[in-house]
Amino acid sequence: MASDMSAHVTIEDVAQRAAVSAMTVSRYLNNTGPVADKTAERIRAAIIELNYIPHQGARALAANKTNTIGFILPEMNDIFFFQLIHGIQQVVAHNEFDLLLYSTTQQEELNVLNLPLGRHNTDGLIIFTNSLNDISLRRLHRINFPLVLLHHTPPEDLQIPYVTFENKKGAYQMVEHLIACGHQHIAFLAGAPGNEDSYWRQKGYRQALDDYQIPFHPDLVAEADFSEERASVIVSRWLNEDKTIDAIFAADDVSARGAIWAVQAAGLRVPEDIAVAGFDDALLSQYVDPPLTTVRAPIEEAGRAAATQLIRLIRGEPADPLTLLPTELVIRRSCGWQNGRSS
Amino acid sequence: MASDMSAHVTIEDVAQRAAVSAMTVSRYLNNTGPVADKTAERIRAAIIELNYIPHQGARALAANKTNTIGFILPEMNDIFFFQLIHGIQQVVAHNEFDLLLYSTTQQEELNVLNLPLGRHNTDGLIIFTNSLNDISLRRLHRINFPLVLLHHTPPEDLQIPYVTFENKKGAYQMVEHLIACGHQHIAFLAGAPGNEDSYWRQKGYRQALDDYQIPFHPDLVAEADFSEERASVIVSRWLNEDKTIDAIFAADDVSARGAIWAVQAAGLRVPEDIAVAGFDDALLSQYVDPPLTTVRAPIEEAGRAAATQLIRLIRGEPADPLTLLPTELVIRRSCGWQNGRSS
DNA sequence: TGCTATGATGTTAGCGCTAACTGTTAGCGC
DNA sequence: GCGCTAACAGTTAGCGCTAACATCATAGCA
Repeated sequence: MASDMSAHVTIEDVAQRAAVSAMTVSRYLNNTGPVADKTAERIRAAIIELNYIPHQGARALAANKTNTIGFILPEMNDIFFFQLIHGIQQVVAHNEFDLLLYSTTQQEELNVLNLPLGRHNTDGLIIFTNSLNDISLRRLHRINFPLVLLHHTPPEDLQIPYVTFENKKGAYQMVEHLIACGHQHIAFLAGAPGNEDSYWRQKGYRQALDDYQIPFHPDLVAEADFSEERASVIVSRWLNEDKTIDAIFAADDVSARGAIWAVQAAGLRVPEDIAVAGFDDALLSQYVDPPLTTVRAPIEEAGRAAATQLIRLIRGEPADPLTLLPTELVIRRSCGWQNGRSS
Repeated sequence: MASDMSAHVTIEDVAQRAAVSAMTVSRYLNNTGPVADKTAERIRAAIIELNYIPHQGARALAANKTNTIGFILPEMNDIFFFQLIHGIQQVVAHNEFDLLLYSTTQQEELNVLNLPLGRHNTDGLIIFTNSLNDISLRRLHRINFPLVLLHHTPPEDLQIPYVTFENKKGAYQMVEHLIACGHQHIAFLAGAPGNEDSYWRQKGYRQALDDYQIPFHPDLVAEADFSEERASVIVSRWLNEDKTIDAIFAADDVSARGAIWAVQAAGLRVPEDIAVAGFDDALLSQYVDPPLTTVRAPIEEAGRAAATQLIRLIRGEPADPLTLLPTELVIRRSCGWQNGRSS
């Protein structure tokens, strides 16, 4: 259709121009053998003059590696994933890898059979939580394919590095803080049953109650499923039932927002009547009214960590079986903190 | 290190198992020639049994196409890009392409020479605004490489499809609305000089003023550069100078937020004393206080449109030179709208 | 009966690159 | 000088796949 000249500059063209063999150019490019300074200089010049870019496909074929890593995630419906991708991308680019994304647009369960990412086009995979089923995971692991899990503990018998937050500790600290604010009747809004993050956050909540000898009331725990709406429904119900509650700790910021709405809708004030705290420090959380006290989870850092571990794995270097990223208490207004006293 | 058997299932293995030649398998896979039903059935079975996945690199090499498209963007420092990627990903996956991301992590100017995306590993490129310089653009265009621009008008002499919003119309409607609210002294906070979005939004602003015969005051226009801080500095200055302003139209939501802060910091009320409106309907905008009246730009849709056009181009089908996506007025509280009257 | 059109398959070659090997030369100690 | 090593460069083969051509039935038709 149009002139495609200059399109296909190959290593052979570069070699001719630099008056060497293709192999020497390859050696220069991949730093895979000695090349004399003078020769290297000629090659460098030829590459620039011809505007040569190596063909990744051919490289992948010949060297049996792709210099690409894949990231499998569920539908990208939350900024969370964006921050994750951002982190991954930083490390990936820095190590001169490419990043291939795969998100399950539908509800379709991904398995290795229809998985478009694998040894054929990536050197390794970062897998988010439940985006890949167990069987597929095992199959990939069995063929020794580099894998890193994000927010997902691997099956006990598989040694797959994983990256997650200090959920339990973060939750513990938050509840500790709520107690320090003077709150005693602290409710907990959990995530979905299978969600690991929520599981550990709840553990932290329980532990803190125990350590401070505050009785645990099972009816002050409910599944809000990380949903604004479900959270507000639950909290409204609690308030209707006249439960004694002076603080609500939500397992994530979204449900915390739902809780705030429900409290305010009932004509009560946050934090004066009921304090609310969340988890994640989502982007919106500082803008809600009142600004949300929460636990900051270093999402971008998680992406970076996962990519770092994966690249180590790909290079045959040892990787950390578990990367536990520290969280940080972010005190804003919604918890009622005022110089050591609850308002 | 581990058993890599089952790792390298090739088309040849499938062919043997199905008792046909590799070529027939290839034909079956790519639908590139007739295959008898019985044979197809055997091949299908063999593929499943062996868990065969085609090697993209080899495909790319042999067929001279990669089934991958690239997206070049500046540093991913805004949710905006996330929404864009989300949209692109949808279309890409639906058409069985892969998506390769490249973001300039540093301030480095990207050009074709150090561009890691090109004919060697993508079939086409979506290029965001100024992430690639003119020379590189021309070079790629010259070799007839499929390109689509996002939020960037191509140089006049190049026929490159581009996708953008109805910026002028959206801005026009917003100013029209502010006028309907009863505002007459409407200031405008522009973006950076080179920014096309801002340019057209300002055009719309001017046009609306003209059409409604409201005098234009050049001193009510300033460059806030899509920055919260710059916007608030500018607005504070205006207020100090006792300018007559009853509404501020910001070229984006971020600077609108800066404007709100500045107005409130001066002890004035939004919208009672000064109305504020933005552009984009960023995710945060409904949560600011007061909720921001703005123009919604269909970002995800822009991603989808760009990907759609690019894939058409790759397939040799005709693409639309320009895709102009409609915007939508989002009326919230910050503009002071109350049943046709300003509050 | 012969001849073409068509459907279904196989064969050959090569995409661009690198692993693994094979030289060739220069430098070194003895 | 000899043998040895290390630095440097080239040759060969093949990664897994598909384009292009070749083959061979069988059906259709004059």
